[in-house]
Amino acid sequence: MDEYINTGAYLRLLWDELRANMEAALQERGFEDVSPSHGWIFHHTKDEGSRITELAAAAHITKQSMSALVAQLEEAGYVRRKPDPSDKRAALLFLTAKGKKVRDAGRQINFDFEKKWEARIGSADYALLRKLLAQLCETTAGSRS
Amino acid sequence: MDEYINTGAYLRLLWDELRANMEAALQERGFEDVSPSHGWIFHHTKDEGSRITELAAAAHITKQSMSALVAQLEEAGYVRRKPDPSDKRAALLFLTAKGKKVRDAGRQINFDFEKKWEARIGSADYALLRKLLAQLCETTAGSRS
DNA sequence: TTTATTTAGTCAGTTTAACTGACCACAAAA
DNA sequence: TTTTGTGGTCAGTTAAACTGACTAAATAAA
Repeated sequence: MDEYINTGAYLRLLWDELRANMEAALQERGFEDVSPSHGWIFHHTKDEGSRITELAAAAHITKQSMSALVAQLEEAGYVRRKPDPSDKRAALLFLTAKGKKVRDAGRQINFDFEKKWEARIGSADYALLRKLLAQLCETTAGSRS
Repeated sequence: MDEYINTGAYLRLLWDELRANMEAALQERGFEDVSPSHGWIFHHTKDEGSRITELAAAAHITKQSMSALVAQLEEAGYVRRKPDPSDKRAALLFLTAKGKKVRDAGRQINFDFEKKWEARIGSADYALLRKLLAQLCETTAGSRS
C-alpha cells in the first residue's frame, strides 16, 4: 500500500478542469446564467418530461437542491414545468428551445475539450479510460434523502 | 459525437463516493474535525515543512482558501506552524503526531475503499484506470490566484 | 370508506468550501 | 534606495450542497 496514489484527488482535479472549461465556454457563448451544476438537468431531462424527484435521485442530490437548480433555470427560461396530468402533486419538466440549445452546446463543448485529454494520453488509452469510468459508475450505490 | 457519455459527471460521481466514504470512516475513527477537503494537506505536507502558498498552488485553490483549511487543522491540533528561518514573512507547516495518525488512517481508508472498486471491474483494469488517471493529471495546466 | 402512511415538492435556514479585493510586512530586483 | 513582487491575513461574498418542518395529493390498510 505504500506510496499509493491519491485517486480521489485525481478525480477531483480532472472534474474541476472539465467544469472550469465548461463554465468559461458557456459564458463565451452567452449562456451566462448557466453553470456546470445545471449540467445534469440539461443532460437528463427527457423529451417526455422528467420529475424533479427523479432527476434528484439520479444525480445523487436532495430534491430540495434539485428544486433550487431547476428554479434557476426556469427563471432564466431554459426549462418549463407543466402539471403532470397523471399526478396532481407532481410537475413535469421540459427543456425549452433555449434549453435545448444549451444542451447541444454543452455536448459539443465537452466533446471538444476532451479531445485535449485524448491528445495527452492517446486516443486508444483515452477511450479505454472512458470505458472503465463508465463501467465503474454503472454499479454504483448510494443516494441522498 | 452522438451519445457521447458524460465523462465529467462520472468523475464527479466517483469522487463524491470516495469523499463520502472518507468522511464517514474518519468520523468513525474519532477524527470528527477533519473533512476530505483537508486531505490534500495531510497528503502533501512534507516532513521538512511546507508553505501554505506551495500547498495552495499544488491543490489548485487560492492561498486564502488554503489558509482557512490550515487554520481549522491547526486549531484542532493536527498541524502546527513554525516561522521559516529563511524568510521572515513565511511559516512552515508540519503535521503533529495526531496529524500523522490522520494521514495514515486516510491512506488506509482510501486503500480499503478502492478495493471495492477494484472488485467491480477487476484488478487489472483497475490498475490500468489508476495509471491512466495519473498520466492524465500529470500534464495538467491551470491554477488559481 | 375512513384512516394512516408515503410521496412530490416547497419554504426556511444552515454549512462548507470555494471566491475576490484590500492590505501588511518582508524580500528581491532596478 | 526605491520599486516591485511574494507570503500570508482579514473581511466579505457566493455557489451548491445540506437538514428539518411542512402541504397536498396518492396509495395502502383498517
